[in-house]
Amino acid sequence: MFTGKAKMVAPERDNRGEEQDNATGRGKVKAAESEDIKECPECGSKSLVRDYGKAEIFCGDCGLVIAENMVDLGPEWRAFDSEQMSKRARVGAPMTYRIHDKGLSTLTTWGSQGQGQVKLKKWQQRTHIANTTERSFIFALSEIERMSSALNLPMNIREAASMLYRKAMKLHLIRGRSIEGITSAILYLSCRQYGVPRTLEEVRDVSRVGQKEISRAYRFLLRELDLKVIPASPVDFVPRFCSLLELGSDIQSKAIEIIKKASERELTNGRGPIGIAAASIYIAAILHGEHRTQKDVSVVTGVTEVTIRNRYKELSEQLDIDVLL
DNA sequence: AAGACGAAAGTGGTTGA
DNA sequence: TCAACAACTTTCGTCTT
Repeated sequence: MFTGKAKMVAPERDNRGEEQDNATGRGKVKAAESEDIKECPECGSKSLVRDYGKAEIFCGDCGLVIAENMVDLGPEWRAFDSEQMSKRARVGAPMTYRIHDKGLSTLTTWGSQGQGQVKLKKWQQRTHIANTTERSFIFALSEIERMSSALNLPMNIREAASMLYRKAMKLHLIRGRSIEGITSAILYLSCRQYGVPRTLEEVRDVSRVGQKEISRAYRFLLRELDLKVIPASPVDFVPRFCSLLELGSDIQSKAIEIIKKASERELTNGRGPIGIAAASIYIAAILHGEHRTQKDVSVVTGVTEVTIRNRYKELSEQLDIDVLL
């Protein structure tokens, strides 16, 4: 159900394990003084969000935490960084994996011959498993990295995603499932936790599996990890959609204002947040004389023109907004 | 001709027996 | 497990600019 809660800006730290808390990008905090920051160093967006309650500033486009008033935990966090992780992994990975594959093939031919080989074979299988999981872990991290950069995600989200994957692996949630599905789901999940949600379609576009599998993996993870993700607010989508439509910050504010009014009047209940965001942006753009067609908005947001129409009809009527051209 | 409109049938996920 | 259900999509014919 979409209950359209207004405020969902910051990551839910409670839901992540302690290890992940280590990875929220504290080492990545870029600027010292917060007030003079005008744009995101990662993606150049000007839609910065200042959350004074949590004393942090982050990018409304990509979610990069630019500054926050928290204690720096020091440089050791880097040891858990994904980049480091794969570098360290080389200790066991590429070398063993080549030797190993050879070893296995020779052994299989022997294995069918006698009992004497059984123990050896078992041992070999065990290391095979160890190496396989390690290998797939490395692959998963590289996939997270690949998709993240395609989606322009900041380091803090990438790290959170890597941590989540590690956690899922410890709990043996990966075995028997496709790595691609799980990693895609984890990315989708991490973006939502950080209040900068990507749509399922956007994740699917950079993933190698279909939408159906991603959402299945997503639901599976939510259940197994007992995570509660607050339903995305339409507001979370506004900065990114607006910048994709090349609409300025005045229109962003207007769209957000419309969304706030709508949710006060409970017009958002049971409706998809993306559709609400799309319609609000559509209306806000017209009100500011910067018309975008329903098609334009539809392409960027991934909701159909029909849905945009329906939402925009409801909103403009119920909120008494005159949308005259 | 492009954009907007809305009816009607189809889809996939959720819910409750 | 299955059927009912709501939101959303697809498709398509029509109206408006």
